[in-house]
Amino acid sequence: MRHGHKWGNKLRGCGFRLTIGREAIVDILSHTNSHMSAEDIFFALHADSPNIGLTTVYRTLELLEKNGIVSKYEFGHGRAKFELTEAYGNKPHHHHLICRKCGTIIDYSDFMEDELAYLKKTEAGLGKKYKFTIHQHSISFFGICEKCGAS
Amino acid sequence: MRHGHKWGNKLRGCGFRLTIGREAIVDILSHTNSHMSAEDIFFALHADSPNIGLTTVYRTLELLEKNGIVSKYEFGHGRAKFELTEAYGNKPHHHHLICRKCGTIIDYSDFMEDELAYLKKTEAGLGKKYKFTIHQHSISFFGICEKCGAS
DNA sequence: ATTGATAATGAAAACCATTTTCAATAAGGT
DNA sequence: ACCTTATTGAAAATGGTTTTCATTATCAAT
Ligand SMILES: [Mn+2]
Ligand SMILES: [Mn+2]
Ligand SMILES: [Zn+2]
Ligand SMILES: [Zn+2]
Repeated sequence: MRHGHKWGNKLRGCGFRLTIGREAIVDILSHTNSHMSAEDIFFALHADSPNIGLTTVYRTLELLEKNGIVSKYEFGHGRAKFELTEAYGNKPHHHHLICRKCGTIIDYSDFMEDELAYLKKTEAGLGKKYKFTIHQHSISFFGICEKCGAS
Repeated sequence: MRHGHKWGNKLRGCGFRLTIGREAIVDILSHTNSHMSAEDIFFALHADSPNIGLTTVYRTLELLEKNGIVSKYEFGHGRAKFELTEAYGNKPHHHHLICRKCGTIIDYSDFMEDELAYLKKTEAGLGKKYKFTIHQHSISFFGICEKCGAS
């Protein structure tokens, strides 16, 4: 449907327009469970919307990120990866395991209770000591995935 | 001194040669307490070693990283930053607070006991559940530093 | 010390993800 | 439908990093 999307309302509320391209891009993101690069999205888009340029994909992702609709990750394999945020997608709060060999990214939501306890204490302490206003945290583990074999 | 460096022995042991450039670069890194980009190092180098090219800086940093002598960080401000690792530098295990406005990076080593406890449990659990061999972790907090003012 | 195999280097060019430019187009309030 | 202006696509520019390649330096063997 053209109206009624939470993300659409958010953009509208900020004075941005709801365009075909933006809808198509959010649609791609909300129907995948992988982390896509701008180019990934551009190609996925080409099947149904061959007229949307890569430039628009980049611009849209930037807009969506600035409005808290997508998260941008730079895991170090050259290109940035994107996924809908918890608030606008369906994936719960999670972090990542990144394979150094094949680049596979595994989402995990385990031990979140422990994380919460640890973060709550740490963020409070750091914020106070360094007079730093923490907006978000990033926790990632790097190593070798099952398929690539341990070593 | 030309010989006797731990990092030099490490490289030697792996069949690499000890060159003027590599020494100068490690020297820069071991005499700073900030996180330097390849270009930062290149310019810092130019005072005493104006004949070392930026290409060599990049190549050396890659070599040092692959041998566990420096850590490479991509905090998302365009250029990668480097610092000596705990094993080869003098900075203890730490993580970072990154200001979204000015890019300032604050090292912190607080609450490491809590972190250790949290990580030990989490890494063990994740490794087992996802058959993933964890080599390293990354924990970072993003927000606004004192100078840039909270908002 | 000299030699020789080859690892390392600098300069310039290539690379490549992302950004900028700019004229054309489309969104949406009227 | 109309008008204002946000948005778009294509092409060019950007900028950090990598590659190429001919020259130089390291270091083990002599
Ligand atoms: Mn994810
Ligand atoms: Mn640091
Ligand atoms: Zn893998
Ligand atoms: Zn700041």
